[in-house]
Amino acid sequence: MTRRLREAAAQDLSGSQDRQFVTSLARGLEVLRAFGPGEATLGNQDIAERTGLSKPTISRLTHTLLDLGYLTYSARNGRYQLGPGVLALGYAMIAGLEVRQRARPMIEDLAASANVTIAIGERDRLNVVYLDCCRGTQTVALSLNVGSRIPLGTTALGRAILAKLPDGEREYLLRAMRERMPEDFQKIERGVDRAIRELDTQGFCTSFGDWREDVNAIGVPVFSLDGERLFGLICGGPSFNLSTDTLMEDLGPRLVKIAQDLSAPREMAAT
Amino acid sequence: MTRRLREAAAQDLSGSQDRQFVTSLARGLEVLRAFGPGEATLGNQDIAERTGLSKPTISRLTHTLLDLGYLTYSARNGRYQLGPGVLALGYAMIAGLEVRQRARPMIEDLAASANVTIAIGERDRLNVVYLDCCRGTQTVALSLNVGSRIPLGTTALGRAILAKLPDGEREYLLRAMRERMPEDFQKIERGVDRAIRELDTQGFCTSFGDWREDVNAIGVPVFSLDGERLFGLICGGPSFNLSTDTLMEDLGPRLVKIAQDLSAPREMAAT
DNA sequence: AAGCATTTTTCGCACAGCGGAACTAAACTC
DNA sequence: GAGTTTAGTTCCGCTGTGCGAAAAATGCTT
Repeated sequence: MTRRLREAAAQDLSGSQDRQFVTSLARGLEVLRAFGPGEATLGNQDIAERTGLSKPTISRLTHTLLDLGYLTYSARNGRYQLGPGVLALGYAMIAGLEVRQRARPMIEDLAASANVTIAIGERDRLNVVYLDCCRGTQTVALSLNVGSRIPLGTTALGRAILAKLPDGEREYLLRAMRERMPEDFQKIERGVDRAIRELDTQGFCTSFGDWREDVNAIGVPVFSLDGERLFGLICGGPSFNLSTDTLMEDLGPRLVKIAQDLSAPREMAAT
Repeated sequence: MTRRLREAAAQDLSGSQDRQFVTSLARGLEVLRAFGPGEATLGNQDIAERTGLSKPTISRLTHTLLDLGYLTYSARNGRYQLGPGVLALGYAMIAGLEVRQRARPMIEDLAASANVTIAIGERDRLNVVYLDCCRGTQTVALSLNVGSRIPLGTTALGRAILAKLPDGEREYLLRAMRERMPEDFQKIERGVDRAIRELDTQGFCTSFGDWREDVNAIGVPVFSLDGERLFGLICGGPSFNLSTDTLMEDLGPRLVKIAQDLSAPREMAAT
């Protein structure tokens, strides 16, 4: 039973039967996670279905989360929504992220000067979460998508990250993707292999229409100052006004430059 | 032991010894909450101090949270940071918040036309969390403060919310504030009493320099469509360019109008 | 290199929390 | 408005999980 949840929950390397692992915490967070996009309100029943946990368990978890302000409840329809506590945590996360502050001016600059979208992301399980995002034209930065998730395997952002992950971790994640979306796996694996080569040869990787037909993007990896955290930085836009040529010739090198300025110095070439 | 945490954690009405309450979940979330503003990175030790939990417990909780992607770990200095999972949750929360979508155009409009700051917030324990925020001049909406917390007792946002809470809940919260910040309590209580009167007579409440010396703001309550969720909507700015007169005469009525348009119809006057 | 301080892991035990089943409440049907 | 379905809560015995004291490991200082 624990098995089931761990598989669903932990995409990371993890000794499967940790004595360290606090199951009820994981379950509670899984409940919060059930509130995905387009699933704004859920009843206990819905949550039970999505998480595979028994009704009494869900009942207790929602009770607890409600009590703590991470869920709100509407007696009208017996459904829960994510509460303000969750948002406060999200803010604390982003406010403490030094790379974001450092990157801000650079990405604003590039986004405006080239009229493209620039974004920074970090891996979360099999997705990438936007940490910051800057759009060229749309002066009203709706910033709606800070925190939103995109797939890891088909986007430039995800590929830049996957490519620079330790081999073991990448393989683990690819296996997980194969299990979960066997139909897309061919495409994903080829894309990642290509990304690795591209990063070696030209410093950035590409996703031209691989995520969405009409979106072109290039990505680069960025390492945190302590060298232990890996982010992706992308530059992209709709294909009708952002050609692959522009990306390859003009924006690619500029993005690589930014990534270098942001990243911790990785390794000095010996001697 | 449970007691201790409950007191610290649950500001809400809550039967003290619920069998429904899942302690380890609450503790785990308390760990995440320890990462406040200006506390971006914490070691197990720091967390133990802030939460009052024993070190082994923290160890297991951080292990679990790390595993699930809600924390990141730097082996370099043995410290944790909030991870991307947390941000993804925050986004899910805000994306599912219908009042925010409905409010957006109205607050943008007012913020721009009067060059003031407009914000929507919801209570979280003894704070108010910004759900959305629009600033007049600063075209670059840094949106940094969606998710940030401000005090409940001294701000216009907090007062608008407190004033419209059921009496029991308000009293509970005031008691909690008295315990936690006895020195400010006089000011808080007077402010809330005044807010209640102001809302009755003029439809909006005020905080002129009560939160920060040089900030003036007025606030109104907003009810969610199902009538079960209470938000605050404020209009404010630095006192040097936003006079109390402008707020009282011009912006007050406009804010009240917006709140009416946003709120669910509360009660029909009988007959 | 030894000593000190801090952090992590171990271990046995108590009890927290799990799930099946029964119970209650509410919504829908006709 | 009684019957049927569906959703949520309560009960309860059992299991396994998460707790804290103390040991072990790690890192830092002198």
